[in-house]
Amino acid sequence: MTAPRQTKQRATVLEALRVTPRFVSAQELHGVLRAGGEGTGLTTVYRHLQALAADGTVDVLRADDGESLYRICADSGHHHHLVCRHCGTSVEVEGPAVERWAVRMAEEHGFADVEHTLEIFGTCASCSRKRG
Amino acid sequence: MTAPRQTKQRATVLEALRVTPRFVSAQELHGVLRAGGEGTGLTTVYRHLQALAADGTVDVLRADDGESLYRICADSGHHHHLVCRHCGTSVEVEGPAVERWAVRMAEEHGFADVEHTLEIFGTCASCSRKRG
DNA sequence: ATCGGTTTTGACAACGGTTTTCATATGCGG
DNA sequence: CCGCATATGAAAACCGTTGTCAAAACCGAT
Ligand SMILES: [Zn+2]
Ligand SMILES: [Zn+2]
Ligand SMILES: [Zn+2]
Ligand SMILES: [Zn+2]
Repeated sequence: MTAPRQTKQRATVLEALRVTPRFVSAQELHGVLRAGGEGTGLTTVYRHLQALAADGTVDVLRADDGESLYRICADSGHHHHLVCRHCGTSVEVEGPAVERWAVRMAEEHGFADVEHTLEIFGTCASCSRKRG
Repeated sequence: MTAPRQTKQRATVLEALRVTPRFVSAQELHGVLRAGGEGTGLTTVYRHLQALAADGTVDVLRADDGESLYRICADSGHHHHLVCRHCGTSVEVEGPAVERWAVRMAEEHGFADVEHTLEIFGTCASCSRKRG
């Protein structure tokens, strides 16, 4: 459990995520880095995203097509997302009542080690305008 | 929009789903059919599951590893699931308050065409016992 | 029952996102 | 500055899923 090395690639991936206020795929991020002149390999991008997700630095969600999307959120605590299915723009939302409901459902049916996934997908105002 | 033909394979897949009270993957279902002496092809299993999911006959959810899992539910209306991550056993649950919350969040942020995904994962009583 | 068209089937190949491999490069403690 | 454990990345493997296409099966019409 030694601290990760401070490499150019790690800094580059983190910076790209911090500058991107929406959910992006590993491949998209890789493309952006390539375009920016950084020769970061796709494998390395995947590895960093995976590590960042594991330690909770980034949130992950699965798009309809199965692709994993990543984002650094302002709120480091437990929360959910309202995500635009067209551009990936997302809003962090909390629902204390939902959290309690999930726990109660689990208890009522004897389930342990409970977790839940909850995402709201829609078309954001900006994309609604562009699409009429 | 003609009715699908009544083939042996279609009946077999439907029957297998009806007899299985838990979420199963296409490959698992295919294995069961093979073991049962039915020579149903994997491609065909995928096609039927896809069609059944499209018309709402079966519910679909994505496991952590990205695999799609299918199940025929008793409740044909909108509902969510409490799923055992070990054996796939699931309970159908409803949360009217959650539905309203999701709609309200979307409205507050100007999102249209809203949908949501919500699943609760845990270890069911039976699996808890087996695992101490 | 038979025929003919349309649909369905299934072995196989292709696809696409992700992970593994492994030889090389590099951060970093001593 | 050395030594070495870790990080990198091109290429290959992986794996669930979808596309291909010739052969088989369904079904309405004859
Ligand atoms: Zn948008
Ligand atoms: Zn929650
Ligand atoms: Zn269980
Ligand atoms: Zn709902």
